[in-house]
Formats: sequence, C-alpha cells, structure tokens
Amino acid sequence: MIIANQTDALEDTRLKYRYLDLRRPVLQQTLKTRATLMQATREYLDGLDFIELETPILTKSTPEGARDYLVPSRIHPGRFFALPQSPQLFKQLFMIGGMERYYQIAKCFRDEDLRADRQPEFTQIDIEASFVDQAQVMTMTEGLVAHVFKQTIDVTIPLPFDVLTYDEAMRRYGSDKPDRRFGLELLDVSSVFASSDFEYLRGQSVSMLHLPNSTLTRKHIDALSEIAKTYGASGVSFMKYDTDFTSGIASKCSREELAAIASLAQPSANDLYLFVAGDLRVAQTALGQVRLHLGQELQLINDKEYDVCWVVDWPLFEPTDTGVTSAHHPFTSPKPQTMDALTKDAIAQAYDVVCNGYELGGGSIRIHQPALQAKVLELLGMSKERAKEQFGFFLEALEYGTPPHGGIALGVDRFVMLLTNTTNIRDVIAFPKTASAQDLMSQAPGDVSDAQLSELQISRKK
RNA sequence: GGUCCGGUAGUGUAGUGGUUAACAUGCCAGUCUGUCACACUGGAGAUCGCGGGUUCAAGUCCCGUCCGGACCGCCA
Repeated sequence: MIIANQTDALEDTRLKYRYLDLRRPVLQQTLKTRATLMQATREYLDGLDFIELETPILTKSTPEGARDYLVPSRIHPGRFFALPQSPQLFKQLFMIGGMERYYQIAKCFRDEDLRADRQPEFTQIDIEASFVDQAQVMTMTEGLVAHVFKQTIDVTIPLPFDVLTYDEAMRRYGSDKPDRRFGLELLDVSSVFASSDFEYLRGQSVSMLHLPNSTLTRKHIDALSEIAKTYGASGVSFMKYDTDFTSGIASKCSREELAAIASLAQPSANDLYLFVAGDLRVAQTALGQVRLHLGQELQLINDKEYDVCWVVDWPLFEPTDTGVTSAHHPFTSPKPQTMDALTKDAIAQAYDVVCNGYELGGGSIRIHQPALQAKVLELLGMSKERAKEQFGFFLEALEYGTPPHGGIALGVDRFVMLLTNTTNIRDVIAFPKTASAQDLMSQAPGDVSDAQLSELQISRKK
C-alpha cells in the first residue's frame, strides 16, 4: 500500500489499514489541527472561568430524538444503559447544582443512518452557563469560534456574526444552514401568482431564482428539476428573457405577472428564471438545493472564504402526523413574547451557528420554570406518567430552584472539516466507521459468545 | 426503509455478449549499474464480490444478495 499524500485508494482499503492511511501527511496534519482546536477551546473557555466537567457515558435512555446505543446491565438483567446522545440533561443539572459555567469536549452517540458529515459517535464542545441570555451565549460563542479559527488556521473571523432569522434563511437561501459565500438568492414571488389564471402556480408558495446571463441548456434545467424532486417538489419551471419573457411557463403568465417578476428581478438579455411551487418549506428547500448545486457547478464559491452567521428565532415545535414534536429539544425555552400564551406556533430562544452551509453548532436558552416545562410537555402530548418515567429525576430537580440558564454545543468533527477544507467526516476522525456503521479495521461490531450473552440474560432471536 | 454510483492480480484501473481478461504500480529472479522514482529482460500473481437466471457463449445483460460511497427518509 502506497503512503502518498494524495491517494486514490478505495475507501474500504484505506479503512481496513487505517494505521497505514494515518501515515499520510494530510491526515497527520488534520489530526494536529483537531488537537489544536481542542486546546484553543480549553484555553478560551478556561479564560472565561468555565470549568471542564465530565458527565456519565453509561446513562439512561432519553425520551425522544435519535435511537440510543444500548448497553445491557449484568447486575440488573433485562435493564439497559444508554450511551448519551448528548449530555443535555446532565449539563442542565450542573446549573441546578451550582456549577455555573460548565464545558466539556464530549463524545455523543446516535444510532441513526450516516451521512458524509455524520458518524454514530461524534464529539461536541458542550457549553452551559447560568444567568445568561441568548445574546450573552452568542457573544461568548463568537469569541470561541473566532479564537479557534485564529489558533488553528490563522484566519480572522469578523465579529459579531451576521444574524438571520430562520424565516429569512429559508426565504433567501432555502436552507436553515445557508451557504452565503455566493449570492444567487431566492425570491418569494407567491404574491405575484396569488390569484393567477395559471393553475399550477395559483395560491401556491412560489420561490424564484434569477440567473443573469445564463448559458444553462434545457438538459441542465431538467437535471435541476430532478434535484428539486428529491426534496419533494413537483419540479422546476423556467422562463427565459431576451427582449421579452419567452419559453417555459412565460406563455402561461399574464402581462401583469411578468411585469411583477421584472420589477422584482430586473431582466436583461439571456437571463433565466427558475421557479419551484408548492408547500412553502418544500418549495424553499427544493430551490435552495438547486441554488447550492448551481453555486458549485457555476463555481461561484470561493473555498478559501469562511462565512459564519447565526440562524435564530426557530420554531419551538414542528408538526408531525399526530401532533407536534420539539424542533430542538423539549427543554428549549420559548421567547418571552410567546411564553404566556404558548401555542404550537411559538418561537424558540434557540440559535444555530452556521459556517459555509454547515451547522457548526446549536443551542438554546432552557426552561427553568417547572410550570412552563410542564406546559411544553403537555403540548408535546407527553403524559405526566411517561414524562416522570423518562426523566422524572430532571423534572423533580427543576423544583429545587433552577437558575435561568442556556448554552450551546459545537460539533468538533464538522468544525475540523471546515478548518481542513474536507467534505468527508472520515477524514477528521482517527478511526472512523463506514456508512453502514462498521469499523473495517477492528471488524466492530463483532459477535459475542453465548456465555457472555447468558451472563447478561440475553438470548438471540430466531 | 428507499434511490443512485462502484466492486476485475497485493494496490489502483481498462475492458462492443465472442479465442488465452489488458495496463500501471508493487512482488520474485536475472542482466546492467554513480544509484538517488534506476534501466532492461523474464516470471509469479485474478474463483472478474457472492448466488441464481437469460444465451451456443456472460467480467459484460437480468434478478437476488453482501461490501464501499453519495443522497432521501431518519438524525430532539
């Protein structure tokens, strides 16, 4: 096996002989950057009098969210520990326990399907503080992120970060983690077609992309349509402009509608207009993905640039088939305005920090009043009994005088990906797992003996 | 759970349904040698991921399955 810096070896060969792959200078450098990130994090947070505290790895299965990795208890047959999806409840308990400024570089575990930027075990910079509001957490985080960029790759990130609301991010970029390194922003043209004669657009949410001086062919547009369909849209419609709007859906639109489009996005020769219609979030997301694809294809992205921003004012809940679920987690506080008359449209005191189209981290101000917590759980449709069974210890703790508190968690792996300019999370983890959550080197997960299972009083199915 | 791309000597790849599966690199042997990415000659090395099927004939087409990768669902 060749230990060249650049390798064209197949992923499975590299992963099987990971210790050889690690000899490649590029991977060595990446792991050093990772170490520097951790060191810079401790340096910054220690300097702000945060205390590095540990939380258990063998813990209790959490009520919702991702699937847990379970660990059977030998001493209590039939009962299981769960590996933490995050230290969420424990860090809040630190606040109740009077450890007013906590941080931890924490391993988290989620038994869900993988992606290019997702592993079953990953690392978070987990932070929580008492007597803070959203603005204070954001300012502290900005300082941390800027410090890490400076210490690791000597890049200066301008402060403070831009702030977008969730609605704005979705409207302008069709994403809750917008890549703002290039323009090509979406425009909401729903109002133009509110009472259109064109049935396809009438009354729909319509999102539009204006491509000046475009050379895209019909074949290109069809490919973009396929992308949009992946995200649940019916497809991408288009019209062109030379001296007037032509082709595509132009003939289906009235003069007034075309004039309205022209006033929103000044046309000139060879311009292309793309449209996705449908449910608001579907139309935005689908065209947002088309935008990202075009950004890459048309090489509009400067990969030396780092754009960091906040996305705030997230919905507290999101609808499900049966009711609502937490958009963030059930301990997230609503904004004060929506607190008294809490409805399913409430806005959360939640914030995500986004860099170059990646969710670098997210956090929230937590609920510290037992009554409000009870109300949120009620809206989530969780019975008192179930809540008590799942995390009664936490609800009880809230009763003992809980300071207002909030925090954030930053993804270490994604952070290193950004710092080292890779799109593959396996490149930033020393011993990663494959897309099917296996370790090709150690062959984990492996079989265990009947004797081991018997000791745990576990039997195999079938 | 679904969609798509890939799996061929140790490694990385090529390979219109048709003779003995090709190339690079690595390995072995020899020749040469002021080498330093040596050069030259020769050699070994492939159940074409696995199992079925279609066909006179399958690396190639079809179905299933396993593995790697990307994506959708999922990931509070």
